[in-house]
Amino acid sequence: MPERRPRADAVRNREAVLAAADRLFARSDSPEHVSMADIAAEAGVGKGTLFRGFGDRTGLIQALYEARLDPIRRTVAEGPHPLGPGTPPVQRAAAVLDALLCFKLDHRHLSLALEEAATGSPYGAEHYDWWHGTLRGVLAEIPGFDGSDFAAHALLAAVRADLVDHLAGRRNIPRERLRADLATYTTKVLNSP
Amino acid sequence: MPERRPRADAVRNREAVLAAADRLFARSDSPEHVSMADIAAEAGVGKGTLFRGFGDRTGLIQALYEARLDPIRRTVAEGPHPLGPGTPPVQRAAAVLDALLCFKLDHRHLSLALEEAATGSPYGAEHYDWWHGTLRGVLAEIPGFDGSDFAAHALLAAVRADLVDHLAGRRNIPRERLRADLATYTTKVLNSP
DNA sequence: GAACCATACGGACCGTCGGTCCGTTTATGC
DNA sequence: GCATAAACGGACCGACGGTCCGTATGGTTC
Repeated sequence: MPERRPRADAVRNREAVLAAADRLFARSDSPEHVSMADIAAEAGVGKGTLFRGFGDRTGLIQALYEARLDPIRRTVAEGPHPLGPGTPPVQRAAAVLDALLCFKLDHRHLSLALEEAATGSPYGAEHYDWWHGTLRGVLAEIPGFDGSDFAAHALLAAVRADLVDHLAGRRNIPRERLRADLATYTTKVLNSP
Repeated sequence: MPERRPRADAVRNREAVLAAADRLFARSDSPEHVSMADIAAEAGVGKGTLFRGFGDRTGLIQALYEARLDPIRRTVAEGPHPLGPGTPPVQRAAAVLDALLCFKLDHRHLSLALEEAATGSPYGAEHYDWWHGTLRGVLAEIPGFDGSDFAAHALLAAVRADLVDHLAGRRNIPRERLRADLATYTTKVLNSP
């Protein structure tokens, strides 16, 4: 099959929609108050265009999240020290969790939107499987570390968007304090007998 | 003020509604597919009664959750070994987390419904604060343990309903395996240098 | 640049849901 | 019994996610 390229206006609109959604989520205090109609209006586009381009609300949010997170994902997969492969596993696992925490702090609204949108839970979204698989692999390289599968889930749960939002947003814990707390915690998990 | 007792039919209906909701959540695969109208119909009651009695959907689910969880909460607060006070802190923290995991396994649908209902996140529901405060207190009793506040959040995140549901439900990990995995993990956290 | 067609557009429209409102019924105290 | 406050229940409302189809437009070919 010849794999026709999409029309120029379709590409333009797709970008406009993602940008509009990003803006609206950042502006509003709770992602559920941002309706699909709002996003369409902000992007200067009909509602039909949203649903044609992204399938449904979850699809749109996932696409946006994926686009923003992709750089970090790449860095972890093939980037330089300390995120990339080639870093000793204990240090790398800590670096990955720290990077994830920072991302969720920097994109709090978006991350929140994603976890709310993914039907019921973030689990089952393919990007979660990727993070879990990667982290589990790193943990498994630590000598004498057992239970890496569950530990990977549990460590990722420690940086879930709603928890981060609760601590940073509602309780006003400063960024560096959170990073330090997370580092202390991960150290406990990673350097256990 | 004379503090009039509620009418008998109101009490009866309240029970009927809670029982109906419990049944419906247990039956359906996803809590969001259980509507307030469904619950009212199942309880043989008008929709108005639901909202008068519980305020809104979140209130109803919280009331139900609270009712089911209360026994465990009591046991932790004032019960016998190993959940109650008087147990050495490392052992007690592990026991509390195990009890919470078991509860979420036994009431998977209900727990899922709660986390979905609480606007945005389970944080901010007063019962979460109670668990966090309690666990933090136990952790703080462990000699040389620092970062108990964040650690309490992180450990509770490891037994969140949607994670438990993902592992036990979608991935079919057996109950005892999960309990063992959690125990291994908590041991790492609690017995760190 | 004209004509053709696949592709994309957009907003009226639909079903459902949480939540409200108010006329009606009923339990309770005297 | 009777009066009355309390509770009932279901018609009703506004909002939302998602669909549908007549219309517009970018791309291609001559």
